[in-house]
Amino acid sequence: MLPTIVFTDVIREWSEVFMQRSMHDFRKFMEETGLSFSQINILMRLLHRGNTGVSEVGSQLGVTNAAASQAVDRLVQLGLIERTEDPEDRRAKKLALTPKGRTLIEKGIEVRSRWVEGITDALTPEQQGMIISALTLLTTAARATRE
Amino acid sequence: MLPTIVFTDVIREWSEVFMQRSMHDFRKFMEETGLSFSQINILMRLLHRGNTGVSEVGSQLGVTNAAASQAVDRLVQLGLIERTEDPEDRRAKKLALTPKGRTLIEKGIEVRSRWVEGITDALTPEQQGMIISALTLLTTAARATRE
DNA sequence: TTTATTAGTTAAGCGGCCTGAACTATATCC
DNA sequence: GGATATAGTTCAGGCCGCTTAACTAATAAA
Repeated sequence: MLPTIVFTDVIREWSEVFMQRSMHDFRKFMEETGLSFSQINILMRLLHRGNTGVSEVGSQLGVTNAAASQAVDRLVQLGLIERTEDPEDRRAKKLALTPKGRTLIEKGIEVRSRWVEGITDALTPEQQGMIISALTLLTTAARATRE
Repeated sequence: MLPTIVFTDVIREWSEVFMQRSMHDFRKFMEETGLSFSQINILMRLLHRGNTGVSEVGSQLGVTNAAASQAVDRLVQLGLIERTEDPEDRRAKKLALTPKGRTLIEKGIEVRSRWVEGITDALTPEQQGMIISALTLLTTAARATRE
């Protein structure tokens, strides 16, 4: 049994460092792309799961349908997402990333990735291997719990 | 030598999952606290390093001094940060978290921490130990590169 | 088939955050 | 000591994203 105190502390320290960096990078990404928090949120959401509707996006973001519709519309006009009629329910729309949108949001993720790669550069192969194993575990476990 | 492809892939997958979660939690935190992106940014910054000035905060956020001053003022009025005159340069102000502010931002970090703890619950002690070692390495390495 | 519900859009208005400019006060340089 | 620079504040104005409300169109229910 691991000492719970240490476990919690390590995770908290790591969260702090990671969150600080995340916010900094996120702001930079917003500046570079000219996109709002919500717009980036929508792109991330669609990267994970496409073919969602406008209302679904809205509730995901915690805003009204109207706001979601407007945000979506802006992204469509920018050519970042595609909005097509759902053939099975012609009231509904299916949203999906365009190649351009996918490239953009993946570039944002890559900034984060390269940061991690950068800070692991100086480590030994054994340490790097351990980090890979740990991150793989975490990713798998996270995927299992998120729905 | 590790296969670079795998290394990059693992980190990218992990980044994607965690960024998605981060954004979701962040939005919730904004709603709950009623604070803006910039305001939370300032609190995080002050958690990491107190006694910074208003301009420093502004450049950290990529906004003008005027905007930084306004954001700081709101946080002061909310009782989340403290703004005192720098005795060595009476033009400057020293900013620091109040206990209330510290508690608030630490609660935000704790959400992230508990999430990680939650997803590692089902793992074996060996796996948990490996994750702890890996996160410790990452935290240390990250601290070494940021200044 | 008439009624009610659901998905999405549009328009008007509001509030928040940001900027530029003008200002105060302190510090530094010659 | 006088000119210049620096730290911060205040104000007016603009932009952007959100909300409410009214609307269209399509589906489900009666």
